[in-house]
Amino acid sequence: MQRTQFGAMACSIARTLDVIGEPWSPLILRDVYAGTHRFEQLQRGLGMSRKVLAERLNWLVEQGVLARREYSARPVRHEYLLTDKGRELCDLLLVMVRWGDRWTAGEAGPPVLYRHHACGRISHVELRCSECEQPMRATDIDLLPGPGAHPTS
Amino acid sequence: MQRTQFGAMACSIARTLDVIGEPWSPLILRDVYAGTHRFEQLQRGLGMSRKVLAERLNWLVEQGVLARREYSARPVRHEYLLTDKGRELCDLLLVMVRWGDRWTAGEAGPPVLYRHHACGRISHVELRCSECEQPMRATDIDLLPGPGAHPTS
DNA sequence: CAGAGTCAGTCCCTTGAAGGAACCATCTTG
DNA sequence: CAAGATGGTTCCTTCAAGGGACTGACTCTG
Repeated sequence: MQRTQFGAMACSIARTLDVIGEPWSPLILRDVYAGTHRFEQLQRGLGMSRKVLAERLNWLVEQGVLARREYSARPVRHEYLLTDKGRELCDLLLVMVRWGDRWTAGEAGPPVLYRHHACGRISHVELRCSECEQPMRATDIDLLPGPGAHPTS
Repeated sequence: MQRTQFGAMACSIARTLDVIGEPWSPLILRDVYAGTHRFEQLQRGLGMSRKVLAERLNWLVEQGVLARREYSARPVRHEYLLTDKGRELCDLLLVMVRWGDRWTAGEAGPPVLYRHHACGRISHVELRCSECEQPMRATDIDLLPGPGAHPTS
């Protein structure tokens, strides 16, 4: 497909996509987050090509989102665990879930519910401003050029 | 490529990916959000194939994320605007930006800064629980089966 | 009023990624 | 020793992305 590499763009969205933008990657992350750590389980659960799964896992390990840990020498067997970088990516999944629940779940309702440890209630994520703690939506902000705006030209 | 369709899966992540998971879609959304509404501008700004751009725009309109509005009859000219559904998707972009800024921006710092209307300060999004308003991370929750869990089997 | 320019696509060809099945290597269990 | 589990790798086919050329309708400029 000779796909355009987004990593070089001066945009954090593009660079994030470079890491988990490829097909299957977010779903792999979801399953690892939910407790599926092994190649075989992931492949069966997702029903995806083993080849592509191997490629994605290598890429995610290379990017520091997952860590490959040996859980058995002889036969050498690895499992895949989330790093801190990967755990923070899962927050992104929560927001995707929220949008999907609101706009695509339909009659049946959300397929999964989320119980917050802190309060024990079924809830969902909300976006707030890190400074004033008021709700922060895409429509509530202005965009300004930042320090890393344009290294070249 | 005969890509697997995620839309049918009983998972809000997969269904969200079905809408904006394809290459370029989030970047198109970003540019429309930032004020680029026309085909030509989008194509030049993104440097992507006109063919793929046309495909993506049609899909996003079909999905109700963008609306095609005629801004000139004769010559018939359309522009692309965010719907409510699309605006809420932009919240997802904010979270992607946050992660990209933290983990991929490097020395140069974030390419774009965000000023919150409510408080006027440069800030970023934080995830909070909709019920108790305390921080809510992927690691702070339990997953439970929801009503739309498994329509078949 | 001819020619250049703008805008929004469409068409066609090439290339390379996803799908899928088969294969392989290593160890364990019966 | 055969069968099974595990974790890949290799190969082939198919189809989507890239990219450039082309179209068609209108406008602007000299």
